[in-house]
Parts: sequence; C-alpha cells; structure tokens
Amino acid sequence: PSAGAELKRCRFLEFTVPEESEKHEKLRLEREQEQKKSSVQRVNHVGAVEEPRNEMLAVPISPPAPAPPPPPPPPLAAPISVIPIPVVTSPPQQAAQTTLSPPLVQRHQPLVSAPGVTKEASSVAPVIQRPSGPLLSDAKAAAAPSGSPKQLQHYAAPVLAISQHHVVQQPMQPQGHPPLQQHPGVPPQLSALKLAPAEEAKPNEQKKRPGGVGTREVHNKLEKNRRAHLKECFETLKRNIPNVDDKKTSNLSVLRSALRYIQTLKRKEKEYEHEMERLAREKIATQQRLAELKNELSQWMDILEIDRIIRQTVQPEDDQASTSTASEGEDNIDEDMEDDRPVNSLPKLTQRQHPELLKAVPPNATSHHPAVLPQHLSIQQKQPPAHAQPPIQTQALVQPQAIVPAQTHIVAASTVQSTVIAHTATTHASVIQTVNHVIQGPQTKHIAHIAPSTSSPVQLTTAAQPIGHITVHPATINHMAHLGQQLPIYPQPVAVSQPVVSHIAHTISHQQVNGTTNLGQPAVMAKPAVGTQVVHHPQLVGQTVLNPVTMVTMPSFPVSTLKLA
DNA sequence: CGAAAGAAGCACGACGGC
DNA sequence: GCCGTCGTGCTTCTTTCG
Repeated sequence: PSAGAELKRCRFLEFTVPEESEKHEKLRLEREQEQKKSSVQRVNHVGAVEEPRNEMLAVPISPPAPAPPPPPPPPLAAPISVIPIPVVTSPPQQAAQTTLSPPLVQRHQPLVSAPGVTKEASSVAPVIQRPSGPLLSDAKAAAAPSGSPKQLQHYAAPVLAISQHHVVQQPMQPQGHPPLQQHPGVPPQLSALKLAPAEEAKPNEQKKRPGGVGTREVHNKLEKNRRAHLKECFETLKRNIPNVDDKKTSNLSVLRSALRYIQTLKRKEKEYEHEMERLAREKIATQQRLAELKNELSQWMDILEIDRIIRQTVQPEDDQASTSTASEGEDNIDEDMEDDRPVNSLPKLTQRQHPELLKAVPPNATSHHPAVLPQHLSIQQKQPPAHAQPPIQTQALVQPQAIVPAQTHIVAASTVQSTVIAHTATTHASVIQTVNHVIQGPQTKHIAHIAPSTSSPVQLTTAAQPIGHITVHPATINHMAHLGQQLPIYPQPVAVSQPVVSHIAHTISHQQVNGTTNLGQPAVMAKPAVGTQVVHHPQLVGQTVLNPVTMVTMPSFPVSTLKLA
C-alpha cells in the first residue's frame, strides 16, 4: 500500500508543486511519513495484536477504575493508541490535571488555545480513558519486553500513555498517574485523535503518530498540496480559455467561462461535421459526373480512333494504288467518304452496331432504275431505298439472275487484309478502296484473279477478254470464318455486271488506276455483250471515271460480304 | 471475503486581503 | 462582501492481511 500511495504522491507532487522548495519539503514529509509508517507498522504489529486483547481485557476491567465502564470506546481507540512503551513512568499529576478537561475543551480550543496544552491534555486523555490497568498491563507486559512490569500491572492505561510518549520521545510527560485518575468516560476515538495533535505539537518530536492519519500537520500539508493542485488546475483551465483575464477572474468565473467555451466548441464541431458531410456528398456527385463524362469521352474516342484507323488503312493503300495520281485518288476517297458519311464517324458506328442494316436491299429498292442493269445495293443505311438519289446509295448489287452472259468469280488469293477490310467495309468508299487495292496491289498474292466464266484463268492484262465470274478462294472463306454470322460468305460465284468486269479488265490492263471515282454514282450500263464497253450512267456523262473499280456492281448479298474482298 | 489501515477527498468554519 | 487560504473533522475509496 505504501508503494502505491507513494506513487500517487509523487505524481501529485510533480504536477502540483512546481517549486523545488515545496518538493523538497514534501519529499521530506514523505520520508518522515514513511518513517512513521515503518515505525508505526512495527508498533502496529505489536499493537494490533495487543489491542484486541486490550480491548477485551479493558472491557471487563474498565469497571474497576472510575465509574461506569466505557466499554464501547475501546475498540476504536485501542488501535490508535499504539503503545508499548511501558518504560516511561512519569508523574501522574500533571497528566491528571491536564487530562481533566481535554476532551471537552478540545473541540473549542484546538486552534485558538496553545497547542501544547491541548496536546498534553489530549495525550493524557487517552491515558485516562483506559483505567483498566491489570489486564492491559498484562497484555502489554507480554507485548512489550522491556516494559516495567510494575507500571503495567498497576495501570494499564498509563502504559498506553507512556507508550505514546515514548514514541514521541517526550520524557517529560507524566503518564502513569493521570490515566488512572482521569476520566474513563472519554470516548476512545476522541482521545485517539487528540493524541496525534498533542504529539505533533511537541517540538522536536516526530509527529509520526502511530495512528497514521492522525497527524494534523501531515494532514494539513496534504490538504495544502491538494489545494495547490486544485489551484493549478484552475490556472491551467484559465489559460486554455480565450478571452479570460488572467488575474481578475475568480474560480467560479473561470468555470463559467470554460462552460461557455466548451459549448461554443461543441456548436462549431457540429457545424463542421455538417459541412464535411455536405462536401462529401458533393464530392461523390462530382465523381459520378466525372465518370459519366469520361465514359462519354471514351466512346467518342473509340469512334475517332476507328475513324483514324480506317483512314490509315485506306490512305496508304490508295497511295500505293495510285502512283502518279495518288493525290487525286486520296482526295476522291476523302471526298467520297465525306460524301458518303456526312455525319462523320457516327454513321460508321451505327453501321457496325447494326450490321443488319447492311444487308442486301430488296431488289425493289433499286427497281426504279430499270436502266441500270446491275442493281445497286445501297450501302448507305441512312438513305432509305426510296431515296431520290439511288446512285449515291447504290453500290454493288447484282442479281445472279440478271447477269446471264458472264459470270465472274473473284478469286482471292490472299486474305491477309480481310480483317482490315472487315473494318473498312462498312463504308462505301472503303469497300471500293479495298477492292481496288486487292486488285491493284503490287503483291501478287493480293491480286484477285479474275477469270472468265470458262474457268480458265486469264491474264488480267488481257483487258479485252471478258471476265466470266469472280470466285472466292476457299481459303478466304475459312479465313473469314471468324468474322461471324454478320459476314456471310458466298461460296457461290458472285455475279458481276459485265460493264464492271470490262472496267476492271480495262483498268488492269493499263496497270494503272486513277483514283477519282464517283462512288456515289457508279451507274454502269451493263451489256450482255462480251466486250468491254463502258456505258456511263446518264448522271455520269461528262465525268471521268478514273477508277473503274468503283464501277463494280456487287450482288445483293449482305454488304458485309464485301469485307471478304 | 471481510476487517482493518492508510490515503485521498470533501465540507465546514475561520481568517485575511482587496 | 467576495475571494482565497488554512485548519480540521469526517467520509469514502483503496489496499493489505488473515
């Protein structure tokens, strides 16, 4: 217990007593207290054992001494009284005199009156209380080895008194007699309490009252420390409160100010919390909006990227294809693309997303152009079939039945660019461009073999010879398999209008292609005749068809098939 | 687990300074 | 009269021991 108390005390001291002097003083007090404790403990051990005995004995014995036995008191008083110093045998007289009044007087006089007197009185008082000599004496005798048997035997109470004095080291105090004479009726507790002060008062003596807490002085100092601590706390509090005068505020006002300040802080805290919540919500909303915008942007970027890729894939080919007139071809292509897709890439996207739109348009759609032998397939989804400008919409449309005289097969020797074509085939221009490239490509493997219907390969250079049909190489079909259902493959011969074939043949024979084409108006008059004769559509009259490939009319199979080319 | 002792805290009254 | 300080008694809490 002492250790714990010590700790507490140390902390307390550290906190409360900044001044070293006080610390030292306190430390000194602590040491003293410790000493007291140790001594007290020793004594207590003895006394503790003894006290009960004393009490026990005292009770029965008490009657003999003064008047009525004060049995009740003993239990409490006994422990404190501690004791064992039998040795002292002092003149009973003084003690007796002093002890007479003490208990009663003490209440009133302690502070005012001279402490010495009261102390003595108090000290004596206890002695008085225990008149029961014999028994106590016995106990004491047993407990205290060095005690004088006589006194102990004679006065039990006196012994107690003596013991106290002994502890206090006050030889002067008369102990033996007073007790005997004194009033036994005095409550033990009071006596005990009074004992302490009495001893404190004694000048040199260690105030260590065996009773421990009893020491007033110690208690006072402790109380002082406590108040100092309290004061320190108030000052600390005061320092932490804004707008508080350092010196003109009482503790009460400090408390009030602190209360107000705390309330203000709480209010602000709530406000800030609400603000934070609001900002958090705002942040979430903003993030959502940002995500949406990013999404949109990515979509647009995809579209633009696709467009770019298409351009990249188309332009170089065009460059390759058109040597001297490359620029012309490019321009035309661009123009074509622009013409075909005035809305830019969006249409493309829609095309890709809706490949079904690319499917062949029913013959009726182009039936209003009876003049055009090969029916044209409209690739422009935006343009309804009934549109007034069929040439623009139509591309390659051939009905097998319509092409009787010459069937042509497109034989793709290589499908290397099938994928690219697949991407680009969604546009009119790109399809044509692709076909153009395939046919004119420098690499032989890219060259489509256009053979006459007789199935005997014919040199492309022989422009005069009619081309019977264009066949698709099986490898190409296999290669295109991955394109899925949207890219139906037509293994059967693809009919190509005779004029187209003638154009192709003618172009190939010249080994040269002029890029400009009226993609949107590839009207070709197909003649059953075998020769290569080009008949421009009335709308094309006066225009130069530089790229005969564009004249190719495709059957009414889904446009996706064009990718095959 | 209860008793006892010690320590700490609280309340009251008194006193002095402003 | 208010406030701070002090001394003191009492109560409560904590720790130790049998």
